[in-house]
Amino acid sequence: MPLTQRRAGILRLVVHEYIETATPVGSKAIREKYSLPASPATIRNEMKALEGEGLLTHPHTSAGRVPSETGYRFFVESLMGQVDLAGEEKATIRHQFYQTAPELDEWLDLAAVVLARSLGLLAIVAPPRARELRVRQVELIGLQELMALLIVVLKEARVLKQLVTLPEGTDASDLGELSHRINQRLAGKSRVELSRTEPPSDPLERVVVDSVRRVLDDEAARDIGPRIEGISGVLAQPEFQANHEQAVDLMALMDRHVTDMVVPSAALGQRGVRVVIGSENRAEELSDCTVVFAPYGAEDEMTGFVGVLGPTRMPYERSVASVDYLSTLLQEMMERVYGY
Amino acid sequence: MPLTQRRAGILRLVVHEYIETATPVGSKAIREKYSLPASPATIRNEMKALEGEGLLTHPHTSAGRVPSETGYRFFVESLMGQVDLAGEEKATIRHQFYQTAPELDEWLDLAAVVLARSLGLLAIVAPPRARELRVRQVELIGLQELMALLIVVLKEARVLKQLVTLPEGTDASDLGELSHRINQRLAGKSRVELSRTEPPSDPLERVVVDSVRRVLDDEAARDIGPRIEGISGVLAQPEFQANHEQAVDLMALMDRHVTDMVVPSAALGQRGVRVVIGSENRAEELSDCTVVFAPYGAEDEMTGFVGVLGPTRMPYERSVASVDYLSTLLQEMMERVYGY
DNA sequence: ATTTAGCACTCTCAGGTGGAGAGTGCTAAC
DNA sequence: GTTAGCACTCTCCACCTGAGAGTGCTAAAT
Repeated sequence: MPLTQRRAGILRLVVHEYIETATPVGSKAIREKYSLPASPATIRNEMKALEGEGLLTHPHTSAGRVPSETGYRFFVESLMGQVDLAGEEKATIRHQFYQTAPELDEWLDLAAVVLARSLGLLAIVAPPRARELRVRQVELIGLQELMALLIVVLKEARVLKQLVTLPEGTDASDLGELSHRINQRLAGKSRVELSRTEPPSDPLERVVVDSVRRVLDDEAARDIGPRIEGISGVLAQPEFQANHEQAVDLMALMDRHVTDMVVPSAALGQRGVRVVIGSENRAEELSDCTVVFAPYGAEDEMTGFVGVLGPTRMPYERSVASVDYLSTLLQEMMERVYGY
Repeated sequence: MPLTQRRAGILRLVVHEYIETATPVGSKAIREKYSLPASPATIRNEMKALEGEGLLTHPHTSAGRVPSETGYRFFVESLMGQVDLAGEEKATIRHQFYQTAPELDEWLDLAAVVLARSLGLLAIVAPPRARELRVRQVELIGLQELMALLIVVLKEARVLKQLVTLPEGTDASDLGELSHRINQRLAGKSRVELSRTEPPSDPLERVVVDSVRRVLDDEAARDIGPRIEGISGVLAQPEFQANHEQAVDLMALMDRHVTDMVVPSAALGQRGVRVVIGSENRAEELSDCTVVFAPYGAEDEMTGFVGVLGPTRMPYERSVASVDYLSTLLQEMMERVYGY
């Protein structure tokens, strides 16, 4: 049975109020603050009904109401207002992006900082992760006698590098020519293809090709840590002040670098903002937290995400709006510059 | 006046005991635990004398003694035992280093993780920062019609990259040749020299040279964030559990990315481990914390540091030993591979 | 002259008590 | 269906109290 208009309105007010004040909200307080056309008793009745529906909870007999997880969920799904940043705010953010060097790394940093600052929550920005790595160009640069720097430029516009120890007797002046030969052989190949081709007969070439293969494997296996920003912000949230242990647990989760427990990569398939509330989270440490995130990047090929994490009592509207805007902005920047 | 043997011994025990238990240490406890050949009363007298010297403090009339900042300082300076990791532990750590890809970035991550894990403190590992940047080689790689990826390999074995928009009418097949010309012109030049040479007449070359200059400037200006690991560890320390606000302040300091307030770059001039205790710290937020750090890298040319941060009540011996070992290890790895 | 035993004293900490205040649930009247 | 009234419940804070730990001092012992 759908909620009556009034009941839904009251739920919305309770959520709003609780998000703002972090204290259970009572019938009287809500009535006066929003000058509702009903007596406290009526509001109490409605609240009781909402509690019956499982949308509100009662910390104890004589406290105000607090939204339950289902309450938040309902709020996010049906009650939340238009989620969109003010045009002015958008402009400011965009401006900041255009002022940085046109580098993905810089954008990610900036996105994390912007989110953390404007929301006071923990911001998590994961770099796009390519499903497949394809070699665009290979370059060898002599460093010392038998040591060279191998540079592999990927089609995805990333640059990998690795030190290579060359076999005895290699002439450093050959490196340019060697690079050329290797390029002929590898350009355009993907990691998978590379692992299937048979090694070249020339021992020197073989060393280099092996290195290229290894650098690609390393890159594929590497767990590229997300940017994390705004730790002090979350820790200052009242729920973590009251419960230090929970704060420690949360940080321990971050220290473990298990991004997938926070934002499962499986969830990045579909576009748009997702909200994961409390015990919907995979990690037990997050059972009192909410994560809001959105993927960006080329679909299925090169996706990262931007997200925020905070207590379940978080500013849902602003969070969703900010995450939404930053994900589309990152997307746009990438398209503009890398041409995805 | 120098301390008597016995007095110094008692100070050492108090420091040890307090570091271990985090509770003020009393005369009786210390006597029994270490079976001292003196009665509690005597120990009390000695403690009182130590308090007179300013080496111990009294939280309140009827609590045990706690080392003062000067007490810790004295301990570090004169009382601390041989600081050296066990051979076995060293071997384990070294082994881990040899197992990673031979990449500076990987080593830094590993160093931070090792420190944080083994000490339960906040680990801070800053990448080496070159005083001057010298171009070794420049490479242009066409990405799209008028967009190329500029790769600048530094003599310091770092690789910088930047996207360059080429002027209308550039032929992509020229890029190789263009790279060659640019190389002739720039190879071996430092950032400062570069800014003094006059721009080439050819407009295309000029675009690229300008980009190289900009990428070097960006790199010089960029403050390369240090690795920070072990947040949950510090937060779990009793002093931060009791005082959540201090924890928030500390994290706010970290969020502000002001490495210089924690480890002043001026202090990296001299080799060896440094210990900065409590209010000796530059940042007010650290007035109850101690920072232990050591520089590594080529002197005066390419120095970074590895350090740990925790409450003033921290395991000084182990901290100094670990920081010492990891700094020399990083140094060694860099020398081996980059040939500094 | 140093060390020690004894003892009174001080201070914290944990647990318990008692309003004050906020908010509810119920009932009965509107 | 709504509201006023009221008893009831629960938290929070301030205060107290006793136990425990540790000191400082004094006077005796070495």
